[in-house]
Amino acid sequence: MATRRAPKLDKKQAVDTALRLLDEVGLDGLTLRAIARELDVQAPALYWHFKNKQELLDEMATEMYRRMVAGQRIAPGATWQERLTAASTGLRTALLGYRDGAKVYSGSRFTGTEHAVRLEENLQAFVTAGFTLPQAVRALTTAYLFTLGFVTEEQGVEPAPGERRDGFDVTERAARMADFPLAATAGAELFQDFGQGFEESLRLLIAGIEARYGVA
Amino acid sequence: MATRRAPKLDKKQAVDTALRLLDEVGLDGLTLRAIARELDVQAPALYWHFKNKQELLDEMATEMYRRMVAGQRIAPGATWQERLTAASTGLRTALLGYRDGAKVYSGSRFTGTEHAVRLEENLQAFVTAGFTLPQAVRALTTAYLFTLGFVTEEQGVEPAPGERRDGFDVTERAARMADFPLAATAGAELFQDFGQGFEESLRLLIAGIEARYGVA
DNA sequence: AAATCTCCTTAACGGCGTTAAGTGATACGG
DNA sequence: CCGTATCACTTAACGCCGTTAAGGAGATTT
Repeated sequence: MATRRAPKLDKKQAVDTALRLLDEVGLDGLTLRAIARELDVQAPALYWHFKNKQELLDEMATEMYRRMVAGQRIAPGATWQERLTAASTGLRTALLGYRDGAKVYSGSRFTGTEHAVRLEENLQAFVTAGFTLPQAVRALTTAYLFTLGFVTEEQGVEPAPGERRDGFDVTERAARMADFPLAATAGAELFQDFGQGFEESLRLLIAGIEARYGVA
Repeated sequence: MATRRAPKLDKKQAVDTALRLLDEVGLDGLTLRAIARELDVQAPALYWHFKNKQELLDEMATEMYRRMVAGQRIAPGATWQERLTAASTGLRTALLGYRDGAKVYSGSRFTGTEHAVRLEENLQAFVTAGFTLPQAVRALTTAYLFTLGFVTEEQGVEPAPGERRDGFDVTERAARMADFPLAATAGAELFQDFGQGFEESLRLLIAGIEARYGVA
């Protein structure tokens, strides 16, 4: 009674391969045929494991989240400020870890309920810190959605770390904007040092939560 | 000397038609052939006016912005808080005005420099109110990117006002989340009353700007 | 009248997501 | 030990996509 020969393909491996390929070819190049080729399989084989391409993308987003959570260690005694900052910068780093990461991620939905573990933890920590549940939800959601918007824009300008999309050379942009001096200067502020800008925005948000919800 | 026969197609009309069609068929259904059909023209004709589909989408995003600005009247004596709120809720309303509005908008880039007029105005107002330029940029950008993230998520759950994507029935979601009581309750908070949630987030942000930059 | 320019048409290319049908290996019921 | 069912794939094909090539009709210029 030999066990059934292992299938060529399993879900986990397909998702891992797709994520690796994403970095090489970007979202536009991430076709089912290309993924299949990488897995040494014909494209329709993927339909045995995923009901369609979106379901594969959903699994990819879920796996991105899983890896992010696995890579985050939050100190047990962390303040809510530290927790919110860690969650947000962690999400940004995770999304920046893949070409078009933000687009893939925010165009998809988690499968299962695994993701709720960390969410529950975060909400719990906030409630313990003195927030009402609606306040906790609002605070965390605001940071979360800001981060998604931020990285989407960031990757629109800088698809992969280092390379820059056309029309976003900072000095050339400043020239085009000559009639709008403040906006021209703003360009440099906006399109350089994304990391610093991101952290400053988080500080703004945290200051607002402290002020408005009275939890310091 | 009769004037040259008017061309069947002009850029402005093509963009308007594409935006109207977007509402009917969504971004996935917005193909060049469908747009061309609506314009009573063959698909390749569009390549006379646009270098490729992305350029048409860029023009669509620019037109969305143009209409948004045209529809906004800011009181001359408005405070920076009112201005930031008006800009953000105005952007949200504008994006919600089109099916997949946020995706189209944030996947595209403005053509020309027309958009800088309003940006310059806003920066000017903030500087006059006592902000440094980097502070003004940070404040406005944070609100802007949060809004993009928010509406992207909102339209992911509710593609068109009223209709809801699968898996986002609020009570059904709560059932799936039974093991995570806070997260389950959070769902109701998150996926209902988007408008109220949005405004509360803005208030958080404004409170943070006041607190951190000391401009009340 | 010839040449040119403008703006569109027809035809076609390669590639896409997806479906239908078939096929060989493995497990299981008699 | 054999037939049948099930699993996990392959091959073939469909309709559609963005885009390019080539051409042509009409207005304008020479």
